[in-house]
Amino acid sequence: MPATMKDIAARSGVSIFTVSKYVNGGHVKNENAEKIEAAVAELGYKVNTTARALKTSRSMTIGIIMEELTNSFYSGVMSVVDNYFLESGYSSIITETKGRSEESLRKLDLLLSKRVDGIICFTSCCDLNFINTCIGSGVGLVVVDSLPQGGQPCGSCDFILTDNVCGAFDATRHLVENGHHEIAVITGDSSRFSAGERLRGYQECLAQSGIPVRGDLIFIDEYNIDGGYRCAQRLARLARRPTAVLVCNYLMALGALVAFNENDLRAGEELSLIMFDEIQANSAFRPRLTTVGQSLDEIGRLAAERILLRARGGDLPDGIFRIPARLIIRDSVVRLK
Amino acid sequence: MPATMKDIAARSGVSIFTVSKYVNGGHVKNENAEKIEAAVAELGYKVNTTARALKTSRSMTIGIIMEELTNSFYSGVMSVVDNYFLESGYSSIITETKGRSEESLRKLDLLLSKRVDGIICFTSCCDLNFINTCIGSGVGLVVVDSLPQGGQPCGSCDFILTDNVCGAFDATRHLVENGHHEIAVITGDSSRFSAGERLRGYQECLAQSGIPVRGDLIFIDEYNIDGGYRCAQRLARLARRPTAVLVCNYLMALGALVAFNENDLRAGEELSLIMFDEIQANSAFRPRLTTVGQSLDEIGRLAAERILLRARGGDLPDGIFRIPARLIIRDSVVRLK
DNA sequence: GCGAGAATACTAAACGTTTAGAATTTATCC
DNA sequence: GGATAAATTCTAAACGTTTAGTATTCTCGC
Repeated sequence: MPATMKDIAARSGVSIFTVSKYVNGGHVKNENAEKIEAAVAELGYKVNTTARALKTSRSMTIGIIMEELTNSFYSGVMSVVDNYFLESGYSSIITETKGRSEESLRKLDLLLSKRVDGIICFTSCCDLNFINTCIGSGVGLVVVDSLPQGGQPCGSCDFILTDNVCGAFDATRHLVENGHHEIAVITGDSSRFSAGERLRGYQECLAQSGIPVRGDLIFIDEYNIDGGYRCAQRLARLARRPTAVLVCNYLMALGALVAFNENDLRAGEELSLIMFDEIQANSAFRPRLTTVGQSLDEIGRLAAERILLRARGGDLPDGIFRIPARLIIRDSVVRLK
Repeated sequence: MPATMKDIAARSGVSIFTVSKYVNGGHVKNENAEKIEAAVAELGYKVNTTARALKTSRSMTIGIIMEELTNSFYSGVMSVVDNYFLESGYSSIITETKGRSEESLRKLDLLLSKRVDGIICFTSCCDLNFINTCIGSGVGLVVVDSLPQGGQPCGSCDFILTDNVCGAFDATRHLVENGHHEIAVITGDSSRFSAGERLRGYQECLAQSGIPVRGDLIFIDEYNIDGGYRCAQRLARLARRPTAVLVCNYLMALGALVAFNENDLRAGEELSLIMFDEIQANSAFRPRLTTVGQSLDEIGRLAAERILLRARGGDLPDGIFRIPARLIIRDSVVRLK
């Protein structure tokens, strides 16, 4: 139904070739350019990118696999990515896995069938099987927020991560500098890449500060609201309560806050608190929450750049990029003594 | 590079036709089915949906235009939609407008070029120009969370909205029933469809309760965090302060909470508060925030259903769907006297 | 073993582009 | 004006499917 190049060619009295050249920004005789332009306007012609994709075998589309569409860190990064894509004429097919790994393979299959030119995967738990399937199919891959368990990747893909160890280290140091010695940590289990790294940063800082690591202050559960809630419940009921807590994920933090409220434990006052991730609500809490912010802009820019490089055929070596985290000091850490 | 039907045909000794039939679920001789199946597995064949789309002129793709990718209401609905799509073999191209209307036309153009089979638009401000361009191009449209200003739509599209008037009415009534008579409202300007409706529900409830509407208690600003912040600042400095406030958008609510905190006005205690939208943080605040929740599931299901009906060629009449809102009572409304 | 009808498979032409390779027009210079 | 080079355009064959229209094979009853 919509007009094709053939229609434009017929209407303007030139060949399809000339139309194609003009539409793609090539130089044609002024006279012809005008006639084509007129025909395009008249018939409301829009290039059929499907046909173009078939012929050029480039879909100009990047597949996005996201653990949770509603995760505000991921959607924040994606917002930046989308912007870069538009400028470059790319667009993105987004699909969600809800964290189920069979789902991620199914979605991957779908995307490969759609002949995407590359894939960006947003997940905190990276499945080696997934990565290999991806690489095996020859499509470029950028993984945000994860590294595969056990061993470096071995194909053409990039990993973009916040420097979680430093981020957690700095946060913990901030607590120590404010006189805290009994510091708890709430984080996800080791399948979550960032969870493990953040735990490590916490431990390293304590070690370096000469503070013994108390096992009963390390709370590990699912990397979501419920997990945070459960950890905080356990923490609140501890006989020898810590004076501060580092929560390694914003969802866990939300859950933890619920539990602290239920236990009448005033987070940010009685119990100093630092959480990971800058979310819109952070300043709305009372006291305002000190957080470890990840740089959405930098991560997004880099993810977009790398996947576009790969999509355009660059045969790049693996890359692991660490983006610094930034401690945003607000009011939820009290100075002890 | 990847295997094509031709390769499969050659390898299994049948014609492309037979391969196509088999791949599409048609019945072929057992013997052939086996040979094809083997070849498919061996060569890792995946149907090229680009070629299929070209031939069938159905891309099996729905374009999504979203005001903000990070808006948790929209992404929550989208998550539901994505699920329906997968089951039906569809997928979605998501792009963001950041609320700029020239941007929405640009994105629309991109999507039409990609030959999407339909468009879902998530926005609280619906541009009639946009709708008409959409309809003019013959592609189905579903608009979530908005109705065009001035006049019903006049083409093949659906509008799915929360019943904002009732939602705001119920919330206001809940305040009145708890003894509040001085009730403020914070909302967006009239370009935001839901903002106006929610204001109306508030006003209707007051009128019906015999409470005079005080103009100085109606705060209108941008439908975002900053707007909410500014409104709340003005509210907090009022000589004759209200005892309760209805905030008509979750972003405005977050901004308002910041301002209330800065003014040492304890929201949910000194100032009862009801906000629109169920966000993950709602229960994490202290006190837990009473909210007007929109039904992501129902909205998402309906949006997906309608756009798929349209995509599959159904020539449906316009539809306006109102999904009931639900008041979720928590602790941020105190009983007066 | 044959013919009819059903079941299955084949051939070839599209879908709307891009792009080699060949052909034409235009510009340049003596 | 004619020869040459440069600029522009044309023709036609792909890209990987789907699908009419047609041909082949199979199944039966007799």
